[in-house]
Amino acid sequence: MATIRKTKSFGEHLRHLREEASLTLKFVSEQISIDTSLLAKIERNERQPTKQIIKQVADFFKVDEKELQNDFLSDVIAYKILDEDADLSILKVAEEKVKYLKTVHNGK
Amino acid sequence: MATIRKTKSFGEHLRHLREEASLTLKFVSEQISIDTSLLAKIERNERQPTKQIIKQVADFFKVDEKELQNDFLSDVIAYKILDEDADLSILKVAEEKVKYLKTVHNGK
DNA sequence: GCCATATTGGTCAAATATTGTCCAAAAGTA
DNA sequence: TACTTTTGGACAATATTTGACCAATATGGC
Repeated sequence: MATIRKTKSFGEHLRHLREEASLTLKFVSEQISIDTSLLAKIERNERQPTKQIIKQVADFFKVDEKELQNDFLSDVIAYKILDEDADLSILKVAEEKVKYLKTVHNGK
Repeated sequence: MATIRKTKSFGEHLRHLREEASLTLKFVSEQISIDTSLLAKIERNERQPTKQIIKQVADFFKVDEKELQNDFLSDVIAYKILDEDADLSILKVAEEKVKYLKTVHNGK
């Protein structure tokens, strides 16, 4: 069977976008005015992008900003679970909690 | 139908344990040697408990430590999603990523 | 190999966030 | 009122994260 891998890490996703366009770290980092080595680290998941950077990247590559943000957020969650060596069932619990918290202090 | 609410927040859970036992914040906080106001804040989800504190609380109330930790972790995740106003579907993506990351750099 | 360019990696000060303590204010109880 | 419990604010101490800088290491032509 073919391996479907929509689930790249945020950094891998970024790198993919960049390589797809055949651009160098230097070029892209200059376009979005951040340090080259910072962008490299973000691609390697060694630094977390700020919202600002996510926006700039999204604009530059013309991809949906919200989607990129979500991609990053799911990364954060995934790494947290790996870090804590927690069970995947936690995600289900978290889901319940979100629903619960949304109804309790509605919006807020 | 009866409302099942296993999904209290971590703090609410803690408070529940304490009130169930009819103990005051002062008493419990002294037993586990942390500041009363800190414990109060943890119960109100205004401060995050350290692993250390989670352990002490678990010991004190004789509940499973790992379970309490998981309870807290799912809280962290839930609040993050609420904060970012992200879609619940992110959790599914995060799940995929965990599985993916586990196979990629196995263990690490 | 040599040169140019691309990427990685380490260090570090600055910025930012979080913690726990102290104490006062408010709420609850008799 | 007097006493106990809980809440809330302020703040120093601590911890974490960021971004910048620069050196080291790849990579790719030629």
